[in-house]
Amino acid sequence: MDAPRWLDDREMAAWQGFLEASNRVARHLEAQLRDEAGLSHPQYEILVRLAEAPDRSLRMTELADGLLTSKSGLTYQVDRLEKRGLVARRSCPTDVRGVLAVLTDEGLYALRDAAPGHVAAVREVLIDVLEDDEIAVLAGAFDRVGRRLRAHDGA
Amino acid sequence: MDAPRWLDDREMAAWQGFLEASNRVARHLEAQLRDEAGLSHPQYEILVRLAEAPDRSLRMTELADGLLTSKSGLTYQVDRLEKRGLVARRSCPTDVRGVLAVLTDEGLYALRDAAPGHVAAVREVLIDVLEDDEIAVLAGAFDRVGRRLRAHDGA
DNA sequence: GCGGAGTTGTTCGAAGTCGAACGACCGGCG
DNA sequence: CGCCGGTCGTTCGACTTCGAACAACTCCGC
Repeated sequence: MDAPRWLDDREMAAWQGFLEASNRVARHLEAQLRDEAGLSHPQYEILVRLAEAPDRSLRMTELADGLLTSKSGLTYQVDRLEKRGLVARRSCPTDVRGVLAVLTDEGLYALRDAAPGHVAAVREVLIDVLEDDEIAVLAGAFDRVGRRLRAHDGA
Repeated sequence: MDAPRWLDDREMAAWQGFLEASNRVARHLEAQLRDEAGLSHPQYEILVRLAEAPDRSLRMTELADGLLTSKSGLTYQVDRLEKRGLVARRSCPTDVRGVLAVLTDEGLYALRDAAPGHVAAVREVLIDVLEDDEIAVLAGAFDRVGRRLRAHDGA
């Protein structure tokens, strides 16, 4: 092991800030969604992806890929949503193994109810706290970070 | 509810990038620490805080405050670390209720073993992916975001 | 000194996440 | 056609996290 290149003060501040901010933002939005809409953040994202998809439906695997969660985790969350009637499962016409998750009308209404409050919260804790040029820098930097990790780890 | 101010393209890119990056970075580092040092990220942070503390020891509550985890979560992780001999519990001399978590010599060695690989991983996935000016912007912005949420939510 | 409000750390149950194992199925190649 | 590696979604068990409840204790005002 070579002599490790420790983080200098500015690097440490960026790293610690990133850690704390991502933790706190995630917790805050989780709480906001639960309180105002009765949804967890993974559940909200499932509804969003389905609403954007053709026929408001997606294969389970497609959903899991975009969603940064494991297949088993997705099964669990879709179970929850199905029991509440926000999502339905239909068998895939072109592949007997496949399962299509479909957004129901109720699911769409639930999403329409939840979205404004969620967006407002995202603005409140992140977007509206940043200047325009900071947003631009952040978007560019995170795109690079995400791309790098996507290539390195998978998917 | 007023008409919601949706996110424009740049804001959306920043938000999505932030979400994906924070998820992926957290997962990657979790995996790295487990594979190379047999530690979870919360456990690593506990060791770091104790190593920096006077007498290598802290009250449970102090530890929980700095650590952004609940008290019960801390109890759980300290149990794990204690069973592996990296941390010991001593009763607090000034408060019978209190418990001091103390970093053992073995804990210190484990931390010294783990730190270089961890820092290298942090550089690889975040710090070294960013330009100097990006690091500066990031540190400033996240400091503001963290401060805001600390004031709003608590602690 | 004393009583009550607040703290301290643990325990408990509920919830969520993951990976591995699984049965069922697809699809290409012989 | 028939087989066999790979894929699909679920199930299972282990792990982690959280908040609420709890007993023990401190500390402040009287």
